[in-house]
Amino acid sequence: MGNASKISDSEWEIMKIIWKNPNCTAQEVIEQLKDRQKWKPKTVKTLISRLIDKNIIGFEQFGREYKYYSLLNEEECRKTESNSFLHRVYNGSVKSMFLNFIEEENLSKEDIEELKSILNERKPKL
Amino acid sequence: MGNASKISDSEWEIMKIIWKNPNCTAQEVIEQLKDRQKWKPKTVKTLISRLIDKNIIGFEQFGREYKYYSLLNEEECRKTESNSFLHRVYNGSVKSMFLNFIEEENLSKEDIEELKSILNERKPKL
DNA sequence: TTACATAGATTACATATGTAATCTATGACA
DNA sequence: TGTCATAGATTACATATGTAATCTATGTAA
Repeated sequence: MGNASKISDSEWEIMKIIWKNPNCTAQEVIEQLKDRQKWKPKTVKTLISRLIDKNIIGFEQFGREYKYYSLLNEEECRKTESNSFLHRVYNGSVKSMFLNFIEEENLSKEDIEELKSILNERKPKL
Repeated sequence: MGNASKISDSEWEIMKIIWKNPNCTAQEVIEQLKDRQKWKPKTVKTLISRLIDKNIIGFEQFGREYKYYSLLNEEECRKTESNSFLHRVYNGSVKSMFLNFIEEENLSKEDIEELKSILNERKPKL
């Protein structure tokens, strides 16, 4: 914690697998990624190594394999990344960012209703 | 157009100035950034050069100064960046991304009302 | 027991990015 | 008209990132 290493685009792909499958092996990560990415197994291993160097994941050894787990909470990483994005692209204006997404993205009728109800329950910060 | 060069974090800072002040000089960019960034003037010039190399901005010469203007629409760049972010961090789920922001960010009562009315007018894609 | 497949460690290498400094030409001032 | 400040061009250099291949040790199958 307190460690502010940046997670790169490729590393995010790895992290999503590890968050979803805590204590998975490199093989499992490679397997999970097979359909989403064109990476060679060696590439995945490199990315895993870098995440270890950055203290973003840790591992426990079983025989000659490692089982990897995240040292950082997924929600926290999302928040950090979201804030960075918000300020970089929208100067920190959640409203204009939302506007953009609401206009552009595919939202089902149900999604829209749900978002409205979330907004209804949301207490404004004073 | 069609050019998919990535705009880096630092370059975004420059672009925001140029979008807001079309046909500005390097000096003006430097001036505008003075309070937001600790960059030396030379650094700003380097970033401007890179944006030219990437075909993201163009310029017209006046005497021995250039006046810079964006070749890409701000909205388009925001959309591109937003989509990349959305998929990288939220697996493409606008809803869960919104949830995160609604819970975390400072939204005034007025902001919330406005967002609700935007959602009300938004027609769902079928 | 020995060879081999495989795990992780180390090395590789090009491009991107952050952050400037130096070089070169020229418009403006003395 | 010569000098100099300054504009953009070029060069610099460390770290990050994408994308792997090679090295080294070892569990397992024959």
